[in-house]
Amino acid sequence: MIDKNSPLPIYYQLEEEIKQLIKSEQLKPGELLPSEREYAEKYNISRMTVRQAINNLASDGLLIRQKGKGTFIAEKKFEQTLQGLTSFSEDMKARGLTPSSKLVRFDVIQADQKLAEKLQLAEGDDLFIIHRIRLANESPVAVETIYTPKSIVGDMTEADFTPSFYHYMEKKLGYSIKQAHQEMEASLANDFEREHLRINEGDPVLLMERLTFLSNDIPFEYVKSAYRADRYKFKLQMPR
Amino acid sequence: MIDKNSPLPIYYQLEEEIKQLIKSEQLKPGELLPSEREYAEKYNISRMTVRQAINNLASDGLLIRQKGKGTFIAEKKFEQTLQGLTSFSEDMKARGLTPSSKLVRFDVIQADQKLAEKLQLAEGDDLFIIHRIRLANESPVAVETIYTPKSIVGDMTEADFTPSFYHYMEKKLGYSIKQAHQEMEASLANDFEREHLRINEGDPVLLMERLTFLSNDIPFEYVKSAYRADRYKFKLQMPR
DNA sequence: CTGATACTAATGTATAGACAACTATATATG
DNA sequence: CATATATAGTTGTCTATACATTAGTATCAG
Repeated sequence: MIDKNSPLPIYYQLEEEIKQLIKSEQLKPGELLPSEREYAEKYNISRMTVRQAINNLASDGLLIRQKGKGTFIAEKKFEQTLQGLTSFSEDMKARGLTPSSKLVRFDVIQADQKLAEKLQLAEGDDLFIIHRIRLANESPVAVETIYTPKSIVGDMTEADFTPSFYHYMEKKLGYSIKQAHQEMEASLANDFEREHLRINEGDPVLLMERLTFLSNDIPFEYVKSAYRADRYKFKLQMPR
Repeated sequence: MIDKNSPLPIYYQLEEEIKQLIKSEQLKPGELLPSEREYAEKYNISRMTVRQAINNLASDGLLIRQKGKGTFIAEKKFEQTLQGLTSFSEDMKARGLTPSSKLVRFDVIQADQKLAEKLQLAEGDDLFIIHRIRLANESPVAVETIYTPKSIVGDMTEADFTPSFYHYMEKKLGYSIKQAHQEMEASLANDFEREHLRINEGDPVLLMERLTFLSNDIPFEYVKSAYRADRYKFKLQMPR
């Protein structure tokens, strides 16, 4: 398990081992992790080295330390999945609804100045534009336009990003999504939104704009969405 | 600076000192922090203790460690200050605007069923209601209603929560704010909002609802706000 | 039975030291 | 002059140890 001659730091190897045990459910949420001393003796390493591994996992939220009691595997809460960046389909599933979508447009276009700047590309670079109506339980909730560089996603067909573009990025292409900058504001629906969301003139919408980054801090997605105000409320958990 | 007889851990005291130096701009972004050995010798403490302080600040993003070179003060990005839970006044300052407010109502009321449930109180318990118009550079941006239990904040006067209720909670009462559950949606302004925000019938507003928790997971604040859609955009950074 | 006390085991804090890995600079060598 | 080479200084990793603090349990006294 732990190889003292490995170039990888011991604390890192231990982190990976514990992560693996949690992932494979040999350690389940709520259960007690072996104590620091046990790990130190088992692998014949210093307790401080064990602490370094456990502290890292605790600050990642995977473990919960309790003085005098021990270290426990964290519960993966429902809120925890809602917390943080989610795609439309993940979001809807978390709310107990069935997501689907109706594709309006799927093309390759050339980046204009604004899109090139947002996505850190040169003007004229190839972009996919994915324009779709988002439904929950067959009823329209949002219109969404995604711009994503062809240089990152390569050749892509409609089947690839249906139902979830994030799923394709992560599971099929193996990218790791790190974080997003998101903006939200209220507005009145324009003609296009009104038509596709089946709402009336003067009805409000929640506008969302998001720039999403891979783990190497390269932006791979710029999305603009408009949500029906009467059917969608954005919920999040924020730490201080 | 460092008091070895203080009940506060040494590493924590050092963290606070470095934070203070950054805040007061005696250490500016990009500058080199004194080395670990320097701190250890200066205060006659162990280098490992210094490391604990510096590591904590580095994982908070305040410092950036570079092997072989040293530890540097991080650039404070605009987004970094916006990340996480902020009060209206903090939010506006981060945008370079001057926040102020006009108090509309400040009373003690009795919790109804809904408020009691949200704030984990009994029906009829005393609550402060703080109702104010929020201005940025003298111009109205939002109307805000805060409900907070008298049992937590005790006696409170208008001066206490002006300009910032969070500042009073944290700096004066010594509470630690942990996190909030927040919801955002779009709507049309009602009569009251239109009057105070000086907007017209049919104009949209961004509605925000927030339940804020102390470090012991007790809710201390329930806020409802309505922001002028043309003057306010909610920005946040979200990790995956 | 109840309550105080002692004990055990866990994490938290802190020390002193060693060597590794990396960066930058100064110095010697061709 | 250009290129190795040494050197100093930094953070990174790791050890072994000590005592503090907290939680839970066991034990004993009343």
